[in-house]
Amino acid sequence: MLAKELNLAISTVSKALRDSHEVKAETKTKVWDLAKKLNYQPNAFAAGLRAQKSKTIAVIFPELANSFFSLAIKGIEEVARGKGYHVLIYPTHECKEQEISFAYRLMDGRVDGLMISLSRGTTNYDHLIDLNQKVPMILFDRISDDIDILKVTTNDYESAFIATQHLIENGCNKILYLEALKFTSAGKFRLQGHIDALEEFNLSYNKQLIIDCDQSDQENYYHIKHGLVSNKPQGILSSIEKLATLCYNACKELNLTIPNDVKIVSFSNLETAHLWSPPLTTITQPAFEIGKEAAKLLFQLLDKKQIDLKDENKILKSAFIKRGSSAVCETFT
Amino acid sequence: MLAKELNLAISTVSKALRDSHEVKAETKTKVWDLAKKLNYQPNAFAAGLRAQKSKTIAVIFPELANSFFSLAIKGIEEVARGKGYHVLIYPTHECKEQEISFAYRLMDGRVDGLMISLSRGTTNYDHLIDLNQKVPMILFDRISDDIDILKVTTNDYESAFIATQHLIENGCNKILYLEALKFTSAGKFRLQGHIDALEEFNLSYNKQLIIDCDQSDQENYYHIKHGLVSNKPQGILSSIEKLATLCYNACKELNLTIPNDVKIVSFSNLETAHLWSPPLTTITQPAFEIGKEAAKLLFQLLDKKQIDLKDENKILKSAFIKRGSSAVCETFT
DNA sequence: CTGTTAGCGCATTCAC
DNA sequence: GTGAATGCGCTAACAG
Repeated sequence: MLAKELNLAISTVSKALRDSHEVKAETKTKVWDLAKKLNYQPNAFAAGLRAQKSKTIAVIFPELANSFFSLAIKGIEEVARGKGYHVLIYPTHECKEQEISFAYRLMDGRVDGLMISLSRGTTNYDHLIDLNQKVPMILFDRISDDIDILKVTTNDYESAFIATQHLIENGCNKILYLEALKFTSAGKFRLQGHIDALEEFNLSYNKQLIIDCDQSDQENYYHIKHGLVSNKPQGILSSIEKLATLCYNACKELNLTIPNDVKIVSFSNLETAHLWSPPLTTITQPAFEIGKEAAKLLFQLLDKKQIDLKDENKILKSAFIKRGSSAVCETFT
Repeated sequence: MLAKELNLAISTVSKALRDSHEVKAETKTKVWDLAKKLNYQPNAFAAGLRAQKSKTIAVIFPELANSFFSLAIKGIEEVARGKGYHVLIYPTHECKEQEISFAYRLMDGRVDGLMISLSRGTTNYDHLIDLNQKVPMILFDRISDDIDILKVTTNDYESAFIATQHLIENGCNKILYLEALKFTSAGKFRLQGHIDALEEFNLSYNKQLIIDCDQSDQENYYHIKHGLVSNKPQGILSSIEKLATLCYNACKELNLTIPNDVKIVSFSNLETAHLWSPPLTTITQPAFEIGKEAAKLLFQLLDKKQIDLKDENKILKSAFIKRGSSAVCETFT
């Protein structure tokens, strides 16, 4: 408050700044003018301490240099900013210890709420349970069914199912599945959706057609090429875009034309799919929307303070499939 | 502090937690045990208010869903975390008003320092000058020479010069330049480096060979294709990776083989270049390193408090060129 | 070794 | 309308 001492009492200035009705208009303008001149902003820590709230949320997530999480955080930030909140970031780099460390650090009253996307190694959730007792939180994307906290995620199962169906209906009897992110909920759901779709349409499920691509680019490329040569699939379902790129190159090396010889469908976050020639058929994860929805849910929690929407919005799902820029089918909810 | 009242005085607990030498070991362990049991963390706002520091830095930058800034922020976060600092993010979406709004909001003592990458429209720097009087800051990547604040950026001029030289030395007498980010310092330096290299090697500078690609993908594609057809260049220098992708597709449509008919060199942040076939020759901007260096510089400022390294580290530059995964030439400083 | 006190800057309560 | 007093939770100076 300081420099205001030039004339008035501390409390009067405080009231003036908050446009209280019990301050003369003349006094107010005088205060406002000086405040503007000095670029005065009430100290956030003092105000926060007083009000017992930080106007800040945090996001704990696996990886910054990742288009999915970048977009999700973009969505989170937009919602938060709309509410006048600040956003702290805590990338774990898929490291469980880092995640735990962040969780305990965030019990210091620095944030009013937080959003978490689990790191790769996280199998024990004590830190989240502890944290959740002190600050409301939402899980997004990298979730676990073993923990009773509100969640927002994509409908990976249904998306993979529909994508597989799409390939089958376009004449693919043999489909190569490029598996990635085995350790995540999304990775598991995608594979399961694919497998169930195969069964639904009476196609034999063959383990050889599932290529494990959680290796280096070189190894993945080798395995994909091998899979193409030895199985001669008519269709390919890639669980992440990067593998589709590798597969695309492998097809070219093998002189397989797309989509005549082989059709490719891929999960995708990057918006480069339409740059391909021919364009890739994609299942776009609405990362931005997930961030937004998850953040909205968090603010519902913050507003209603513990009101039991525990049973309401448990899981919010979405995804859609498109080829280049024209939609093949949409399942956005 | 609260629950500790079960036995001791508030200040004794405070001292015990900070492992003060003037507290009995027995008392300490008693305090520590309870603290652990209750997952106690000293309130950050109270401590911050007391100490007059926030242990927090902020980053104001144009775009989150952008591989360059994602990587830069990753670098910033790593350095900050190493120092025990928290990181707030403020994406402006290239909106000048947003940038100004953030700047004034951050005068509330919430942060000890900050890093800024200018938004597209920013031409007036009053908000930064005002802000810089209250909190130390560093400019990175999207800088301006019109403001006297420490800066960290890439050596775009030299990189474009070397890339052009590289093409010329590989037999390209006619080079198409795909221009983007005209409104940024980087965009201007890249073009100038290219032009100066042409002159240095006595190649005629022809405006027709500079394609303005700050449009939509469709328009850019059209202009690039037109440029290829009408000029028949042997080399292409793309100022961003996305344009290189478009150009690549255009070449294929025109049945131009790479690199036989035409050689492509591109600035790049994405690590997808090596996925191409044939691999793209790239000038990789070390986004991660820029973030790290800029953050280190900020912490120097914070530590030394205003010590006049104003004249020291003014600009830190770096970049290197490689083809696929093998380096063509490195100029990392 | 432990406890008492004061003050960081703000917003609220109550007195003038 | 305005001002003085209080406390948010913490730490550091000082007293016991």
